Amino acid sequence: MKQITKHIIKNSLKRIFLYRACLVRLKMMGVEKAFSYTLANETGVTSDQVRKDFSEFSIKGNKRGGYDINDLLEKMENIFHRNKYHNIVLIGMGNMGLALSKYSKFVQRNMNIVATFDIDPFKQKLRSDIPVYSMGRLKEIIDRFSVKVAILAVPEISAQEVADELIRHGIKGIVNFAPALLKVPPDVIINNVNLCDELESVIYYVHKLMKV
Amino acid sequence: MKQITKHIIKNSLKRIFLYRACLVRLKMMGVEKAFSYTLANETGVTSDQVRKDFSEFSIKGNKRGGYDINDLLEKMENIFHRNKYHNIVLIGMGNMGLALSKYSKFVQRNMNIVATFDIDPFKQKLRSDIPVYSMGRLKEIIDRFSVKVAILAVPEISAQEVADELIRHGIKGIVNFAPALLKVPPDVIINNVNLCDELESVIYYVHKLMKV
DNA sequence: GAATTGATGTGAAACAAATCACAAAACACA
DNA sequence: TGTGTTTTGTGATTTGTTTCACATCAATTC
Ligand SMILES: NC(=O)c1ccc[n+]([C@@H]2O[C@H](COP(=O)([O-])OP(=O)(O)OC[C@H]3O[C@@H](n4cnc5c(N)ncnc54)[C@H](O)[C@@H]3O)[C@@H](O)[C@H]2O)c1
Ligand SMILES: NC(=O)c1ccc[n+]([C@@H]2O[C@H](COP(=O)([O-])OP(=O)(O)OC[C@H]3O[C@@H](n4cnc5c(N)ncnc54)[C@H](O)[C@@H]3O)[C@@H](O)[C@H]2O)c1
Repeated sequence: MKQITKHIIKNSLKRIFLYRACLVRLKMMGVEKAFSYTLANETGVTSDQVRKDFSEFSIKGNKRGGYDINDLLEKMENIFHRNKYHNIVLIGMGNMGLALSKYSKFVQRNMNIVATFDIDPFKQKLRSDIPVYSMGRLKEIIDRFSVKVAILAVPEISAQEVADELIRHGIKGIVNFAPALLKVPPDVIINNVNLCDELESVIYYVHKLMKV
Repeated sequence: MKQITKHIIKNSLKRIFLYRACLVRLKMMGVEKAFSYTLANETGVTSDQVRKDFSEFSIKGNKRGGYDINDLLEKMENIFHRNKYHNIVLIGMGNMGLALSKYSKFVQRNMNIVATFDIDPFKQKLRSDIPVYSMGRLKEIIDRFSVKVAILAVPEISAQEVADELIRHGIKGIVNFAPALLKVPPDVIINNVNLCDELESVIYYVHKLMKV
């Protein structure tokens, strides 16, 4: 009863994130109002697209007056549940896990890595600011902090097995760094981040462009 | 004369990477032939989609006989220029840069990080297996190794400035980890990897799914 | 306060991607 | 050699996304 994970993140959602980053920047610069074409210019899409995207998420502005930046950001925060804290666990404190555990932007955006786990918890304990637990304490921590989302940074070979365990303990969303296609039940969201593929596609397009 | 970077990586290309990963696995297991529906089952797409994707990249199989895995992989390697080595530079040896510099899969796929650069090259020199240079030597190395693609892992604030420098020295493709929208000429490929957005979209979909 | 201007919001149109349907090829076997 | 079966490859169709076009509203001007 397991389905294969695909890339499910919609382009319109990605663009909404772009708009938001842009709005945050404008706000810091003291700007208070934005028009669809302001965002369009800053993000490289068309103003129609901006308005259509807002329409999809039922975001409304003021006819003629454009969008009030504070208002818009607040609406987005509600849509993305950013008004609450989100507790995350990170599994696999190798090179990638360590880097992610130190990334300050997650906290700035209300996403808290409450604990990290490794089959060998002693390896990174000294270098990390976040507690590193053995896998045995996974359930306890997930329950205590009501964790629903996990970052998976274990070797490819262990990825499926660890994902199964996470899901058994109630995890509903996984950002997976292992180049493995996880099989998961349909009510679990997987977002695969495959950095080799990202690099390769750039190489592919660079070659294509240079030939033409 | 600068355009904003968008996400340009096509879905069909992403799927091709999926198929390839799958073929590599099958090959390791000793399988020699694959059918469109084999790949479909393994990757969670339809067999029509597989054949359509192959058609887009002019990959042909054998009527009734399916695809010879070795043959298919060789064709893909040609399409993605994987028969040659690709020299890469990595800029910014902080937490993320260090993790990436140690990632063995890049080398396995013929993508070689020939050198890394940092404004403060002494910081990581001891921990890294790859030489860490100061930014002053960027041009020299790019020229010597004919580097066309770079990984950018510097702070958001420096990302545009460093990208400009890279492009000035002949870089044509960048995988950008900074949450910054780079403005680059139209003949430069940018692939933005924004891990905050990846996490947030999972959180978004998890909430959506739990409410329904 | 009517006319004008400038922006939003959204159906309709154009375009792109995925699915369907089936002809064509390859093989098996009588 | 001929008939049946299997799987590819690709036009035709459907579905999804982006762009267009304009009615709508709010502010400004005369
Ligand atoms: N390092 C990178 O830059 C990078 C880039 C892209 C993808 N990745 C992927 O991310 C994953 C981790 O990469 P890495 O470089 O950090 O590898 P790593 O070997 O440095 O770290 C893996 C960690 O996972 C732990 N681990 C192994 N099996 C486990 C299990 N069953 N349960 C819990 N923990 C377990 C190990 O003890 C180790 O600390 C890999 O799948 C890799 O392909 C890494
Ligand atoms: N750490 C993560 O897990 C993570 C995750 C996602 C995105 N990122 C992004 O990747 C980038 C790097 O993150 P990090 O955590 O490694 O940061 P970091 O501060 O650890 O490392 C940044 C490195 O860049 C170097 N640097 C600064 N300015 C430079 C310049 N002008 N030229 C060359 N080098 C310069 C610094 O000396 C430092 O070594 C950031 O943009 C960050 O937002 C990091």
